[in-house]
Amino acid sequence: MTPPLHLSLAGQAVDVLREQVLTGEIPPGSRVNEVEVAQKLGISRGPLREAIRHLASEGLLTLVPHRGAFVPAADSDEVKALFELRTALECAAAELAASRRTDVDLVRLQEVCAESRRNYRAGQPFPYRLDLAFHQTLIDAARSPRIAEQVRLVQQRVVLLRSALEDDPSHQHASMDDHDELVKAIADGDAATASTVMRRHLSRVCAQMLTSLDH
Amino acid sequence: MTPPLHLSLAGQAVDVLREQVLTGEIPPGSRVNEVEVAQKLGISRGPLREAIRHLASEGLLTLVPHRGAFVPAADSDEVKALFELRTALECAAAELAASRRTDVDLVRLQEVCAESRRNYRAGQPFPYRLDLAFHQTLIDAARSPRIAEQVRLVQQRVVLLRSALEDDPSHQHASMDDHDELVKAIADGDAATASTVMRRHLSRVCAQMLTSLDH
DNA sequence: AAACTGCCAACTGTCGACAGTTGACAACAT
DNA sequence: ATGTTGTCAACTGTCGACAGTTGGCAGTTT
Repeated sequence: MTPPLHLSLAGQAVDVLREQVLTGEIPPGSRVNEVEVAQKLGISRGPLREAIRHLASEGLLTLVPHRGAFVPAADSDEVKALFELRTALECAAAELAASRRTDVDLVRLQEVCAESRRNYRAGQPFPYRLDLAFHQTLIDAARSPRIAEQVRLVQQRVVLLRSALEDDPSHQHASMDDHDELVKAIADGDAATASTVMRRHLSRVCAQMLTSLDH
Repeated sequence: MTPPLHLSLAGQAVDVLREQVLTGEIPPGSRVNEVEVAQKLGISRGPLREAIRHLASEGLLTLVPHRGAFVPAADSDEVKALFELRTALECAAAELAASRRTDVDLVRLQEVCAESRRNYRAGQPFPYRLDLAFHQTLIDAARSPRIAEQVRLVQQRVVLLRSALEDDPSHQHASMDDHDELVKAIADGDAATASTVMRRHLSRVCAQMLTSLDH
């Protein structure tokens, strides 16, 4: 389960920085000072620059010439644009999953849903971890490597914007229902329904992010 | 009309290298020697490495640890996977374009189609340039910046794989018909039809690339 | 001849230092 | 007080050099 174990310093720096950006340890809007971070990581500026450029290409940092790298702040228009991309990708993935899923894919999806229910009934909040796991399992079932790759990147960016997201119980419940419905459509091999449900699901999630963004 | 005019050497190197990779000046399968290319461009290895990493993130180069950067060779599975991604993105773009297009978007699309016809009647082959222009205009009409961004990257990768693509006249004609049909659906605001036509269009293009890949 | 071993050249990964640019602050003029 | 200009520190962009790794080749062994 250990993430690939990069040998190069640049690769390690990518992992560390990505973690720090996603967890908010480096807060949105803040600048990344090359010399400072390089010293903190115990490496030189060369590999660090490559790491920064890499994260920028993933959308986790924005580069400003002669100014440095910044963690992009959440923005209403950005959320909408990002969810349009996510919808395009995940709806396609849902369709493909409906026609390509194996039986073990199906079991995995049902297992994630079941664990979510268990967790919810135990009174604990629906952890984002399980939501991510569900979507991950679904795109794996779609068996389209390039689409999967892009979905992962987009979901990462969504996590980045998720900082200011309160956990609304009713929304959690709705999400779990959506997931169940999706699994059913995929089990039936009903691509059209899978796509429709996914679109509705993401539309709801997007709306919730937008409202919780307005405080 | 000058492309952004990068000030940094790394930015310039990206433009030059991208050009050389896409035109096949650096042929698929070949290695990119850092010191050699750096000298040829008159820059140091630092900026060049950043340029190489950038192109790798665009999928135009593949990185092998301690071995260097290679231009990826065309592969049947890769073509299929890439077109699944492209279909997901461009179908979504077609739907959005159908509901968001302005009148000037429509005029631009019709203009590109008309120029294609003119060119075709003049006996000249349907230039890929016009095909690209059509799809570019369409995604601009969709007004979804993040989707547009990804479509551009995917199309670039398609161009890279296009090296061994013979120009089949019947295919050219079919493509132009598809384009006309797409514009009509977008003009009518018919998102469903636009998506369907786009899917059929890309499916045909993909099939043609696959057959011309088998020699 | 085939397989193994040890060496070597070429190249990537990394570092520390220099040069050029930017934004901010202070001094000055109005 | 307000706007302008000059100066400066901090930081990014770039370079040349060193270290570690890789693949191949020659020499050796069976």
